[in-house]
Amino acid sequence: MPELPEVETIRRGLVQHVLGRRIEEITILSGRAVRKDPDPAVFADSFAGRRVDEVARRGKFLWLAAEGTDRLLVVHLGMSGQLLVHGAPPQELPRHTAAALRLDRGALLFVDQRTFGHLHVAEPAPTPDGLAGGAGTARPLVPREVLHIGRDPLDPHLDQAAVAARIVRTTSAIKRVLLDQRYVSGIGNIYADETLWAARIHPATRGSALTPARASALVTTAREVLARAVAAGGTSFDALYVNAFGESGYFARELTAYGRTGLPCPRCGTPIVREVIGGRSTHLCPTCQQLSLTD
DNA sequence: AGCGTGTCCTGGATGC
DNA sequence: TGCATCCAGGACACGC
Repeated sequence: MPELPEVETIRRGLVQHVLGRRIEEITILSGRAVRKDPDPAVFADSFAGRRVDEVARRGKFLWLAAEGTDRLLVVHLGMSGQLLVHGAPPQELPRHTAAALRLDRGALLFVDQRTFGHLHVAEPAPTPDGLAGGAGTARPLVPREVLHIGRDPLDPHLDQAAVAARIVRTTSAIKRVLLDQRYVSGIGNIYADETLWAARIHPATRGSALTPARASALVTTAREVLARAVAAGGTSFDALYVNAFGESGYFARELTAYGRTGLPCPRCGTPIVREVIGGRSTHLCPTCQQLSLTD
């Protein structure tokens, strides 16, 4: 499931093989993948014949900027989307290929088994703080549909004190807060569980039960977990997440809580338990992450 | 306004 | 064994 570390790993692959390339042709193979822009001509009119000059990301949203147009080609991978670079246009497209970009050298395929991902042609919107929009871009712009999500924990312009202040004002479970992209973006179910385990906070703890200092420390912990996962190339459980070159990431072996129901907590040995919190499968150590009466 | 739930989708896992 | 149902998850539309 692509979360920030997986999307960032893919972004870095695209910087190597798509940045500077000219988009010759865009072929849409799945109408659902472009449900926000159902007309394929919108893609062609905006990007065909143009050279990619930025590959940017905020949270789990990825976008390409191209010379000669303000419009941005947004990609969200949903839960099974892949962006795969090919040195040459492939003879046969992989199953579930939703879109194909033929480049002046090679090709970029958008493949998506569970079809939660999408491509979208977005208008740029200025960032409210006037600072760079995200990783991989120096421009103070983001796609309009990205405007409402927060900066992610790896973004140097994240206003961490403001995020902490906001966290302590909500009565929602902290697990839900971490998954809510409006606070900080980029965290999904895997890294929410990993972050809360690392911070020793029970996922059902209300935001309002934390002090601003503890909420801020939680964001710092998220940053550390995400950075380690980026360094490992992301988490691959199966073939659903691979980088732009089709390779797996190695963070699965470093997971401490997520998906480890019944296995010993790496810190204290207590078996990890699974609960449903905020409607999501949640993994935690019942010894290290206790819910106090005031939580 | 803020909070909580339901929905989209596919294929692997589980249950009878 | 085979069929049916369940479950996973990100983002957002709803409803209270």
